[in-house]
Amino acid sequence: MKRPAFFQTPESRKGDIITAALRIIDQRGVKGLTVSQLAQEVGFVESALYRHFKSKRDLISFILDNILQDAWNYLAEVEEKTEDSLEALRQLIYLFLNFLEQFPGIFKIIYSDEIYLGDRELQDKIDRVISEIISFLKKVIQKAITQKKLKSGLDITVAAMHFLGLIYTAFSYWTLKKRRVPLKRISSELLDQYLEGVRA
Amino acid sequence: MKRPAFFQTPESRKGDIITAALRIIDQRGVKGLTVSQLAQEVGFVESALYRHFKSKRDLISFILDNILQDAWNYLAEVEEKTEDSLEALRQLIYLFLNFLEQFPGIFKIIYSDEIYLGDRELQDKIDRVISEIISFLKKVIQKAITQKKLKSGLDITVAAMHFLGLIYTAFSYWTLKKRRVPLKRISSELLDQYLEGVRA
DNA sequence: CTATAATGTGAGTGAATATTCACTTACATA
DNA sequence: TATGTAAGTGAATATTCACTCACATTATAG
Repeated sequence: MKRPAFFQTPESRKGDIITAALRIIDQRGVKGLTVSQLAQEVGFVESALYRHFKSKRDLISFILDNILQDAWNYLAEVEEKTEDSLEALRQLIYLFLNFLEQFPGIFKIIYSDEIYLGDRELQDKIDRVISEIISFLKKVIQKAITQKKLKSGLDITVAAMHFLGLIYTAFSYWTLKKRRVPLKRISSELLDQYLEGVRA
Repeated sequence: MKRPAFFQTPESRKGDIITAALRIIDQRGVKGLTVSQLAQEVGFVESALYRHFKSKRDLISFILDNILQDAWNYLAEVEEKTEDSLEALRQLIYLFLNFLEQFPGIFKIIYSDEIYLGDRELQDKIDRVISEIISFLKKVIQKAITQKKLKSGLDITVAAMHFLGLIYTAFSYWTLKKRRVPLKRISSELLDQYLEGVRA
């Protein structure tokens, strides 16, 4: 898997800070990401953060922007490479879960009520990430129906939401099991159950 | 649907406060539940809260305790009344969603990282609610397998998680659609897809 | 009617938090 | 050598937040 865009220049200070921020969010939640904690994790003093980001909000916003960018690249890649649309769905779930396994903090940002309800602009960004993903999923599912791999009567929107829900479910289960079970195993079983339900 | 236990004495001040708290959490998230906001919503001054609850943490804890109690009652009721285990699953999803439609704040508490990661004891309570529900689901699914209504080779734990995930998925979709679509319609379609995948 | 308990008020405290600011240091480049 | 720049420092500031306390009001039971 390619590194997310903001990790492609790992020597940059911004990259360091974001890595630290995501680690903190992963471990202590969005609420745990305080400027003080962040400074401690990065290894500088609180005020130094503002050399790199205008505000804490700006930091989150920056991360979200890059996710959107990356998400798009990843998805395009899968679409391009995979002929079989059923296989594409399998690829997609692995792609998402690999990503989340590496950067669980991103997942927490997206699903965080604290961010979502706290800031209209960030809320819009998150909405855009989600709807980008959903409309992509719908496209894949539509294609699978056309190829007669999935049921013809399927409600495409619900099927897409259901699929996205699997990712959340796998992540929850993974968390519940203290991350001791490999995500791939969980998701594989889930996906089988899902596909059985929607297959033609 | 019966009222949750803590609403059965709606004349009590505690009931008023909890109603207000849940409304705030629903609208502004767990982060939005500040003592100041709560006081404003209830219609008294901040310090008055402490006549009724030892602390804000105590308020949350009280709510969780009552959910646990109620969850148990509801689940027992479904188990008792419903013979057909497949029908029980359908009843369960409606039960959960009705509950969430009425008290979305409760859902947000349970899924809130802020609470979950912030307080060990509350975390334990939430864990208990979740595992209570999951073990109940596993029991129902096991029974359905015995009755040969569900696949014999099914991974019961994954099937239970998947089912619980449907509730989250329905709730997310409902939120995404600004609550303009009835939850029941969404969940019905989801459940069909789910059942197709696990049915014998 | 009065004593008591329940409930509410207003003022205030301390801790946490994000942010600003003036100043420094290391290094690169003209 | 002079100057610009990226990064960091330490102190200060404003705000928010949960919580306390002494005092006031209201309701109710004897």
